[in-house]
Amino acid sequence: MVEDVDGLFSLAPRLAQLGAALNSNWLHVRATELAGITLERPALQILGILQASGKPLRVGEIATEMRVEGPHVTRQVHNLERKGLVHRVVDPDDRRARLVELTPEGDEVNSRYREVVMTWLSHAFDSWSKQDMDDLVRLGGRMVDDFLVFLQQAQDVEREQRPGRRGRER
Amino acid sequence: MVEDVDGLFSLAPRLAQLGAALNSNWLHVRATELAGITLERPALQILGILQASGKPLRVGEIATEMRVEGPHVTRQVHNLERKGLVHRVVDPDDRRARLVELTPEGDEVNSRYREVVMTWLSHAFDSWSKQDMDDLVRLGGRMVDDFLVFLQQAQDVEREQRPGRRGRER
DNA sequence: TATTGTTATACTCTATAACTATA
DNA sequence: TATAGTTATAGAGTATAACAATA
Repeated sequence: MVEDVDGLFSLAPRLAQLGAALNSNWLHVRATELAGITLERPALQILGILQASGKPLRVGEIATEMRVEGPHVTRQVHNLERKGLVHRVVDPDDRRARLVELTPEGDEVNSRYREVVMTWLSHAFDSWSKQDMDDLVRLGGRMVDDFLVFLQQAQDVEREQRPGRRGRER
Repeated sequence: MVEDVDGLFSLAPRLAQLGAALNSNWLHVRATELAGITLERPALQILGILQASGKPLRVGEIATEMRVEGPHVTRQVHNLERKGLVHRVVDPDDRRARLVELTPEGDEVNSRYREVVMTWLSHAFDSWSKQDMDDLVRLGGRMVDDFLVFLQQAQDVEREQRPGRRGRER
């Protein structure tokens, strides 16, 4: 166990608060407005995941990344497809699977959104020195990694202990 | 603007990922299960806010803290009241307002939940040195503060620019 | 006349169950 | 017989509008 439990106890609720703020309605409404986009939050998240990965992804891969169940992704992808922001192709390696691919329009839309958010962030952290920002990026990145690894292991353990869910991601 | 824009660009999506994980269904289901609680996520969030504040709060104050609209809080508080975890009293200073107060049971329930989450966190950050954890707490805390201040200002600016919402928090 | 909170309603987000098509 | 995805349905999460009570 980590030594500095008190520090952790003080940081945790504030990170939760940050997480809530990052997922808040206001932020999404304002950012889409500024970027001239009409799109639900999870749809935009899917575009972001596809852009970050740099290659087409399976529906299941997107669901795992988002930590949601498959059907939710299916529905969002349908909306995105109707708007011409992604298209789906059958995976040549496994014809049960579908690969979801960004269209040029989808790529462009996500870049506009990203631009708005990044501009906000660079203003919010206006006063930070390069040193502090470097340290934050390093430690914050490690924190995210360690937490996500822990979570993954906890989920794997649960899956082993509870049969009857036959491998579906939870 | 901050100098180290690249660092920020790399950290931001990972923080969003962390935020999504912290708000994920799996985490909530598992934590409530372990704590022996049956309660929706926003309800638990309200208990946490009340416990952290250490005093009864108005419905409006809770809504602002959660960054949601008032009616949502009203509904959650009703559920909590039915379960005996909070009770509402008329604010003696302003009889329009209601103060929401933790009951001993509510306090106890939130402590159990908190215990589960904190145990997880201390395992997830097992390998961290005291120095690194101190730095993370310091820089991470400052990051949260700066971001929330920025957000608040942005919201205030918007409220000034858009009449017709007559002061209701947005 | 403005503000606090509530009620009613509707939209968004996400899960579970049942299914299909491959494997 | 198991896995990838889809369709259908339901529940959780949250917002907007209209209202009541108090200031």
